[in-house]
Amino acid sequence: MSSGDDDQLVRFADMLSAMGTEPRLRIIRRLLAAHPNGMVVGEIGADLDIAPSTLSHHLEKLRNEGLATVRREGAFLRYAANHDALQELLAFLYAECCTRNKVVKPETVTCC
Amino acid sequence: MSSGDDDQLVRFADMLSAMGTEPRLRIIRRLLAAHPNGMVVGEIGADLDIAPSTLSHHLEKLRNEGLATVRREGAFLRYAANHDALQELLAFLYAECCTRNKVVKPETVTCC
DNA sequence: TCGGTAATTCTGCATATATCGAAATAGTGG
DNA sequence: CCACTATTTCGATATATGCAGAATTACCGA
Repeated sequence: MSSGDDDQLVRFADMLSAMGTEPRLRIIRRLLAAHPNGMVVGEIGADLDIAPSTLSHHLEKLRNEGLATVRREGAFLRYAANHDALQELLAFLYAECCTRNKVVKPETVTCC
Repeated sequence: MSSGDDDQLVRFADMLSAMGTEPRLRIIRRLLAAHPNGMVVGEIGADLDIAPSTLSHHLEKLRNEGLATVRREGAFLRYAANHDALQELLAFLYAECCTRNKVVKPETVTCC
């Protein structure tokens, strides 16, 4: 169980790292704003002015860390923010940050 | 104001990045568990088994991004998690993640 | 099947980060 | 002032990341 906790911690660290870059945080924010419809890659790129290959790498990272999901829509790929992953991450942060201080119970965090 | 928003976003990205590494997330978690007393550097290092110079770099990063504070205590340096910064970050994430979906109001986030 | 558009993968480069031993600095107690 | 401990800074290396032009693959409509 200790190693399970470790795995979780590493996973959350990876998620935080994936969000910890200006372009990617901007992408996530944009996807959240467009939720639940999501956005097509070209639309994101045009909106945030990111070169296609660069954008592709960023989206790949977000996908890999489970922060975004894709589905093909004909010639387009539509990306959406992943709900569940974000909720897990926020719940983790709240648990670590709040439960131990007994300020707010994580149960009140029913979000996303 | 748009550039102010940008600055904020960049700042949050930096904070997320600072947490987005296994050793540092572990450090933060440890500091939160020890809150509000904080911990002395050597104590953290012994606890998490991190080489002094490596640890020093990680702590510097956490300090720089405002996630941790230090104060000298004789020969020791005592680090503590920074409350306000973490709360700001969580509030930001909740705002982005929740307000736009109108699932939970960020006002309910009165944590840390 | 062909031409056009969408998106990714390949390639290369520049920069940033993680790591840690060794040396330097800050502080304490005798 | 000196020996001792705590922590940081220095130096060096390995690895990861960000970026973007060019080539490639995937899909659509005709």
